[in-house]
Order: sequence, then C-alpha cells, then structure tokens
Amino acid sequence: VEDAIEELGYSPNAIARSMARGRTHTLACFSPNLTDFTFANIIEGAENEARAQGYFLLAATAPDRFVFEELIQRLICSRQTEGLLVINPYIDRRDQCLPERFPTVFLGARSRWEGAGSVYLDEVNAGMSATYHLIELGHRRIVHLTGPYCEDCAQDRKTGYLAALKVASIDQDASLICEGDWSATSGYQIIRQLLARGVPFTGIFAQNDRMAVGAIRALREIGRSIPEDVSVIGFDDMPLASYFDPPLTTMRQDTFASGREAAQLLIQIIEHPDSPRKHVRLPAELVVRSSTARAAVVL
Amino acid sequence: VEDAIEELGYSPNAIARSMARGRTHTLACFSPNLTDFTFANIIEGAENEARAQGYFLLAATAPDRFVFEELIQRLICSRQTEGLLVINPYIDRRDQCLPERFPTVFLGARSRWEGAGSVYLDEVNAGMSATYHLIELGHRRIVHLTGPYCEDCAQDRKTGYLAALKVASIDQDASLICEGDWSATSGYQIIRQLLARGVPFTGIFAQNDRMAVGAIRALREIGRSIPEDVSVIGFDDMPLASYFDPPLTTMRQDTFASGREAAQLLIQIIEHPDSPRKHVRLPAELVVRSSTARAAVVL
DNA sequence: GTGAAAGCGCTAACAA
DNA sequence: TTGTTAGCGCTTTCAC
Repeated sequence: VEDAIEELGYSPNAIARSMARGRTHTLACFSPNLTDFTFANIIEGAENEARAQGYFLLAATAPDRFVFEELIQRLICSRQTEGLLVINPYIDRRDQCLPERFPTVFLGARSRWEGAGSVYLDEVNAGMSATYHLIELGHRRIVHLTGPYCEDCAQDRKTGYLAALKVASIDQDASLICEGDWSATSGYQIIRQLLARGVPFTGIFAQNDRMAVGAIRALREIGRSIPEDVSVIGFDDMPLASYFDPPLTTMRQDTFASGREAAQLLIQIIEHPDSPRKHVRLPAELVVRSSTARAAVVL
Repeated sequence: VEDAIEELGYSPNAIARSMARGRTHTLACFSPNLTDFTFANIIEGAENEARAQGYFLLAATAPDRFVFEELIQRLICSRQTEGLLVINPYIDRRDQCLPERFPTVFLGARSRWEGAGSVYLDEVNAGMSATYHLIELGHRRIVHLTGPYCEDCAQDRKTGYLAALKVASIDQDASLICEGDWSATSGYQIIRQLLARGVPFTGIFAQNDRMAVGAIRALREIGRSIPEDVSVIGFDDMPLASYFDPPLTTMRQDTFASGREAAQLLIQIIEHPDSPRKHVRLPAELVVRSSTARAAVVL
C-alpha cells in the first residue's frame, strides 16, 4: 500500500479532508495594505507562527469598509477560514461588520469588544517616552505630528504626549499639534506651514518615521540644522531609519513579534473556543540616534 | 425561500462547493519574504488582481528550498490551491521542486521552463540605462554593487552594466564589481573596503537602493560629497528614495503592475490550460534625482 | 420547467 | 485489529 502511494504520487485531497473534518486550517488577515513595513512585518510574523502550527495565512487588503465587508462575506461566512486577524480594526468602523462568535484577534488597537482578543502596542507609554526624551533634552515647545485621528494609535500616542507635557508642567499649545496622514509629504507640508507662520519650536515628535523624515526635509530647506536647531524623534524604527541624515531617533516596535503573538492567540481561540480572550500589550523601546540633541535655546 | 436565507443568515459553504466543483479559487504566492518592499508590492498587486477576478491569494514565505518544498507538498499536491506564483524561482534551485503540469507563473526571472509563464523586468536594459546614465555624465570608473549572483536579476543587471561599458569603450575592471547581499550594510562595507584599498572611482551603480544608501554613508564618512565627488545610482525607487540625502537617482520598476500582470496570466492558465505560457517583460525607468551629477574629474 | 439522487474524496463511527 | 459505511454540503445530472 505504502508502495502504491509512492508509485502513483498520491497525496490526500485537502479540500475533501476539510469537508469531512469541518476544519480548513486556514487563517485570514485583513490589512489596510500589504506594503507598509509595519503591516508587512505583522503579516510575516503571523504567517510564520501560523505555519509552524499547521495553518495557512490568507492575506487580503481591505482599504475601506466596503471591501472589508465583502471579504468577511466571502471568506468568513462561507466558512473557508477558521479565524481572523484584523489590523487596525477601528478605522472606518469596520469592526461593526464582524460576525459575532467568530474567532478574531485585533492588531494595532485594544479590542473594545469581549469577543475578540487583541495584541497592541503600549501607545500611551510610548508617546510619553518619546515626548519625555525631548523634554529631558531641554525642549519645551514640541510639535506633535499625529496620524489620522480616526486611528486609535494616533489618539493614544497623543494622550502620551500630553501626559508627558503635564508631568513636566509644560502648557500644551494646540497650534503645535497637527494631524498628518502618515506620509512623508504630510510631515513635510505641516512643518513648512508652521515655519511659514513663524510658530516657534525646537522639537518635533512625529508619530511615524516617514512624517519625521518629511519634517526634516522642510526644516533643511530653510536652513535649519538637525539636531542643532531642531530635534526630531520618529516612531516605528522602520528599515533604514538609521541611514537617513541624520540617523533617526525613534520608538522601536517589534511588529514581527506582535504578528506571531496574534496568530498564537488566534489559534488558541480556535482550538479552545472557551479560552479567555487575551489582550496583549507590547512595549516600545526608545532608540536614540542623532536626530535629537540637547536644546540650544529654551523657548 | 429567499426570505429564509435572509432570516437565518445562510451563506453557502465554500468548502463543500470547492469539493463538488473541484475548484478552490485560491492562488498561492511563495516569496522569500513579505517585507521587502519589492516583494510586498508584487504580492499586493497580485492580490488585487486575484480578488478582482474572484480568487484569493495565499501568501507564504519560503526563505529556503526546504520550506519551499514543504509548501508545495501541503498546498499544491493536496490540491488546496489552483495556481502558483513564485517570486525569484531560481534562487537555491527551488524551481526543481515544482510539480509538472501545474499552473505556475514566475516573477523576477524569465522562466527557463516551458510549463510556466513569467513576468520579469527587462534587467539587461535597465542595467545598461543605469550605467549609461553615469557614462553620459562623464564617469568612467564605475563601481558596480550587485546582488547575490545566485539571483538572475543580479546577473542580468551586471550583463547590462558590462554591455554599457563596452559600448562606451571603457575597459571593465573586475576590482570594481562587487557582490553584495542587497542590504545597506553590505553596500556600506564594500565601499568602505574599496576606499581603504585606495581603488579610484567616481561613480557607483548599485543594484538596489538599499546598497546605494549604504554606499553613500561610507563615502560621507570619509568626507566625500555626493554627487560632487562621487555619483551614485540605485535601483527600485523604493518608498522614500527621494527623501534620502541626497535624493536618490534610481531605476524605477513597477512591481505592483508586475504582480497584477502575473496574477492575470496565472488565472488565464488555470481557466484555459491550453493557452500558451506568456513571458511578459516590463521596462524600468530612469528617475534622475540628486545623487548623480557630471563628473568633476575623469579617472 | 422542477425535484430527486448520485457523487466529489475524505473521516469517523460502526460492525465484524 | 481490520473492513465497511454513512455522511460532510454542495453541484450536476437525470428522470419526471
């Protein structure tokens, strides 16, 4: 018999097996896109963990709620997939399309719903650490470049920023807090406007590295030196963050690890549906490079 | 009846349907990793096209041939998947693990096998264009930083580099051709060594942007200016290439489009098994920014 | 046209 | 232990 298997190159049909057992061993991950390093790294981490445990990962881009809903319909309701990983579940209120009682884990935001587990960064503390780093260097007028307010992490990092100011008894100034869209261009344009309006500042805390890089360009264009005139701290520690000029000080987050963690949690929920939905909070780490330095003047 | 469907929230079971019809409408994509922008963008393009045509895309990382083979076994031989996209099929001879007569499309290299279609960049011409750009600016001693020789594109770009030199009647110098591993670090170290050994050159053509960025760092460290002392051209036009200092001159490739194209081809093969295996060659485009300039001296 | 039945390739529960 | 069979939820064919 064994011989015949070899001879004929027989391999069991996975679909028939899935049908008979009612298990597909397939996970899905819905992400706003697959190219942002943060997302790609989460997905890679999740895929590695999934495969190590005998599952496959189906990655799909859900740029908006409409696509998200269609994906749910085609993948989840048709029972093609046993569990779902959702990156950034609260943008465009896509979480409301989720079916009840389906194994789900959120990434990038703490789940507000008891049915889903979640893996997320300790955003508030990260925001505080970044801001505090600047404060300790003597900066008091610190621009805060945020992501879109519809994203939880943007709100939370801002909360951390405000908390750090408060601890240091620095009055917050609404004109220093600006909403970007994560792109380098948005960082560039916002800082250009601030400069044009003559708003004084010596530090910038950008909620991601791309906006930080854009900010640096705007500063350079009018002859400001980094970090001599203005200190800039980013967020993520994206690849090549250390190869920009100057090398970027930033808050590092281990997105690969969060992907693994999330997949592990999801599989746990699938295999033991009654197990509690865990909420894993991961720390960010300050990486000091050369884009931040002691303030030359105190504004 | 329709009402009942609504009432009970019925949705047909995709697995049972797959079983009955013998079609899973699922494609797989095996990539060395999911985080390199080039790969991620291909996958995103493929996923978009696939979904537009009613298929799903299962992305998996195959860092080595062993994992690749396991993936084939679990995904292809078990008929869970109807078609396969392979990024960089010729590294570690993984192409030899491929089953015969299974719908397959290669990405990143022209297929040498009649059974598979392929979508690839016109590497030789791209290599020529990059080199020629430097030659036109008056450079004659041009360092060539290649990717690992086991990858087709590294070989082909080098062929283009040599061809351009030949056209310009510049003797090739083996000491100027160095094999890197795509990382910024490798670019940095190679240029550092060249500089330490006193090898003269005024131009660098790096086969990707990351190595170009590493090279620039090494040059800067010993006080060389870019592009005044040395011109550097990269490859890929990765995100933020224009935000490095100086903004990178590079060869742009549209990897998203190649992903779409490949998925389209693959679906064509699945739905019409007798259709010819096409081989689509895409052009690269020179993007001139500020890391290249006219040579000050001719060596 | 509409409705019943066979079968997709396995697994699991049963009987021998 | 080993061999047989019912059944997973659809699609398709065939008879009505």
